[in-house]
Parts: sequence; structure tokens; C-alpha cells
Amino acid sequence: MNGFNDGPSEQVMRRPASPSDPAESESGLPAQAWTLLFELLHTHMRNFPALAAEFDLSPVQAHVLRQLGEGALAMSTLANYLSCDASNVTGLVDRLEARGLVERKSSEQDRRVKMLVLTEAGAELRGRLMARLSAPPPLIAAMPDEDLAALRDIMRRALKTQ
Amino acid sequence: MNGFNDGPSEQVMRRPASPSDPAESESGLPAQAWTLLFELLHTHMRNFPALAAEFDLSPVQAHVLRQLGEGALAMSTLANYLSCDASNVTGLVDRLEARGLVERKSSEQDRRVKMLVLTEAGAELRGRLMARLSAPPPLIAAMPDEDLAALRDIMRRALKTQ
DNA sequence: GGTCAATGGTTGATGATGTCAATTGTTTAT
DNA sequence: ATAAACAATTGACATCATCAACCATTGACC
Repeated sequence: MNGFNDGPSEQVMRRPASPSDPAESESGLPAQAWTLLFELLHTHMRNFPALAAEFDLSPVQAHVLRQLGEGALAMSTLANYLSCDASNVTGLVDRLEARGLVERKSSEQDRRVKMLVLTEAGAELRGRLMARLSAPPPLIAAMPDEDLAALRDIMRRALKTQ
Repeated sequence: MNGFNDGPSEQVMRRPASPSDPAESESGLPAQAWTLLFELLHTHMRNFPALAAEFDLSPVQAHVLRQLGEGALAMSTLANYLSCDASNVTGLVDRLEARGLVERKSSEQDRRVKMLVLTEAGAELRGRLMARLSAPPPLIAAMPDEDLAALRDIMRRALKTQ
């Protein structure tokens, strides 16, 4: 449970951008664009635990549910995705299984492997989580339509050629 | 230490976009754009622990160093920033202080408050960390110049009007 | 002044997350 | 057939997170 800390109180609210900000300097174009995106990213990252907590999930659990969307996944593949040790996944899945959100199924082809699948309850929770996650943050929602369309097209191109 | 898990091995590399993907459907423009950005953000989030580990920092420690850049910060303010409990910050700072990266300084105005400042070593490490963080990821680096410029302008506008 | 609530930080108990090293069972290669 | 590689688990241990309780200090109010 990583709830918001009861309000801003007297928090100073400093500007997020640093003085040595590549986006304002003479650096290369990639650095300029990236630094700006980076702000958005970190703002979003800060909210992620609280957002996951809305569903009684830890950040990692939310991540797992997200990845587990489309079909079965071997535990080792999941470990790879999370960039963490395989032994870590064991306990992680133990807890999710105890809550009835996922199931281990032994693979037929390779009896060492255990495939993870969402239970019905897990799929339902994932649906609500994803709906909440894909709600655009204020910064995006406030953009004019041309900017949104341009942004979408740029990202589509980038993800496609990657 | 969250090192990369020794390479992709036979990892399947599924398409990141789901079938129920708002970016491909008839949803609103904000959702379409956001869903695509979301992919980028989560890819980056996945790498963050490994990136912090390059400097022998945990993800949270890296976050703290990032925030501690420009001047002293009260511990409670830091707790607010991290959206975590104040008691958590105690241990966090304990470890950073033990490594000689930050210092606690009692405030003159209010003797309850302890201000955090980077040591020289801390500032040096932060510099290297920030340089590494602001290096654009491959997806950005590979974009054509017009897209980069457009992206930068869009983000500038968005951050300004927000 | 003197009391009392609020605040900032620490401590202790507990659970989740992460690592590494070692183990078991099952492929796969030689 | 033996050996090497691999998938998952276990156990020991550090970190990160919560909450409840505590101490010292501050500020408000009578």
C-alpha cells in the first residue's frame, strides 16, 4: 500500500526541469525531445504505485498482470520481462496465486516449465487496471487535437520501425 | 543489484500492443496518443532498475539523488516527493549517508527539521547518473529529425500550458 | 507564563521485493 | 549414457514499504 501522502501540505513544488536542461540548450535534437518526454515519464512513474494500490496491487504485481494479458507466459519469460531473478518470480506468483488471480499450469512440451495464466478473476481485475492505466494523464488530455494526432503518428512510426 | 538477465535467450518478444488497443480502435485522440506513449514509458520503467544498478544504486536511491539535485530538502518534503511514509525515508537516508552521498543538517529555523544535502561525492555521482538518464533511448535516437523537432515542440507547448 | 494539539523524525514490528547460492527435476548435447 | 544446460524452488539475507508508537520541538490559545 503506497497511498498518497496526505496532501501537499506546505510542499514547495519546485520546477521539475533542471537548470542544466538539455531541452533548452544547444544539445542534439534527440536529447532535447527526450528530456521533455522524460519529465512526463517520471511524473507518471511517481503516480504508478498509488495507482496500483487502488486495486490492492503492488507496483510489480500490476506490472505482472499487465504482461500476462494475452495468453500463457513461462515464469522464466516473466523474470526476463521484469529484469529480475527467477527466484523472485516464485514468491511473486505465489502471492498472486493465493489471491486467485493467476494459475500455474505445467507445460506439456517441457515438464520443467510452468506456464502462467490469468484466472477469470485475474482477467477481470486486469481489465479494470488497464482501463485505469490507459486513461490519459492531464498533460495529454489538455493537448490540442493537432498535437495529439501528430504525436500519435510520430509514435506509430517509431514503434513500427523499431 | 538488478542486472539485466543475461540476454533475451529464447524470449518470444511478443508485440507490445494488445488486440484491445485503443491506439488502433475508434477511441478518442488522447487515448490513442497516450497508449502509444505508454509503451515507451513502460519500456523505460523496466530498464530503470538496471540503469540505477550501474551506479550501485537501488531505483529509489537513484530517484532520491535525482530530486536532491538543487539544494537542501527536508526529509518530510522528500517523503512527499516519493509518495511514501516518512519512516521509510529514515532508513533510506541512513544508507545513503553511510555511503557518504548525502548529509543530514539540522535546520536553524526549526530544530525538528533535518535538511538533506548532497556531499561532494554525492553530487559527482548524481552528475554521472543524470547524464546516463538523459541519454535518449534507441527508439528516440532512431527517429528522423522532423519527428524529433515536432515531438519537442509538442511537449514544450504541453509542459508550458500545464 | 502554562497547557495542549500538531509537526518532524526515529524506532520497532511486519510483509513484499530483490539478490545470490544451492538443490531438484527435466531436457538436450555429446 | 554421461554430462551439461535449463526451469523452478528453497533458504539466507538486504532493501523497501506500511503502520503504530514515541520523543522533541513548535505554535496556538487561555
